[in-house]
Amino acid sequence: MRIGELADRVGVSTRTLRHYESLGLLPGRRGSNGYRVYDDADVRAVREIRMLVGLGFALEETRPFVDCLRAGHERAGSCPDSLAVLRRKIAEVDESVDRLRRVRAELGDQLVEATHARCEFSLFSP
Amino acid sequence: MRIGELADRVGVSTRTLRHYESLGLLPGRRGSNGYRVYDDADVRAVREIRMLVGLGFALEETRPFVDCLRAGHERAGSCPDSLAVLRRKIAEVDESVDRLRRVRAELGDQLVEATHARCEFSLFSP
DNA sequence: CTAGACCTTGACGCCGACGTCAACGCCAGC
DNA sequence: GCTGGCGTTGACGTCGGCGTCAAGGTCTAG
Repeated sequence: MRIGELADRVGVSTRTLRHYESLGLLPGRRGSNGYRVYDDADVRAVREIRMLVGLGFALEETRPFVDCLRAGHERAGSCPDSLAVLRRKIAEVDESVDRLRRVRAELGDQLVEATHARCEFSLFSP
Repeated sequence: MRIGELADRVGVSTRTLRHYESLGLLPGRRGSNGYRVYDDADVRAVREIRMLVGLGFALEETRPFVDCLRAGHERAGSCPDSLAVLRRKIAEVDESVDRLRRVRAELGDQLVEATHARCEFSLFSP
């Protein structure tokens, strides 16, 4: 299949696919006319990338997963490098959640204080 | 005071302060020599900005708070526009936390599945 | 008088993940 | 043969929040 069909099948732009190729995430196979040629393995690779990106992975972080697939493994996350990235990402997400919860608490306090300020203001300056 | 002293007092670079001025967050008052001149109100404004940025606000989102201070209010969050941004930000953070918790769960599943895949692999291909 | 520590404006660089445009090649159907 | 719809490369634009020069002006201490 050519680039337009792959793009349609996974729901991304052709520009995106060319970008992935420029990063080495997709192969640069060409037909006799110079057009890029893709197969079902590439569809899987791009779906894997999009899934991971949707979970907050940077493109570079998806590389071990793509490589794992390309090495013939059934599951992209089953290779050591993928597992390492996966664990690191989980730790990052845990940290982000903790931080955001603290931020949330802080913002809640700010809102309460600001609201109090407005009440007092309205009491003394009606 | 001049820009260097303000920068030192709040712990940011002079470039940052000029950037804030270019956004209209800081005034462009000048002395007779063309140097920027700041006072204690500006120190407060920049501290407010940095606090909010530290909580995840974009610079544009700090504008209502800065304006509120400049309007003479004691608390930067006590003006209607500030309160609106504050509430919106709280909603955003709540959404982010929810989303990240789902992502966290999804990543945990992925890790479990990938680990299983490795175990089976090691069982059948020692 | 001069060094050097401050200040000024202007402009380009960076990061990530592409969007968008230009200018062209290839191929099918009419 | 010509139009239209695919494909190609190259390169610049976007967004945010500044960093980092470069080329100068200003002020103060020695």
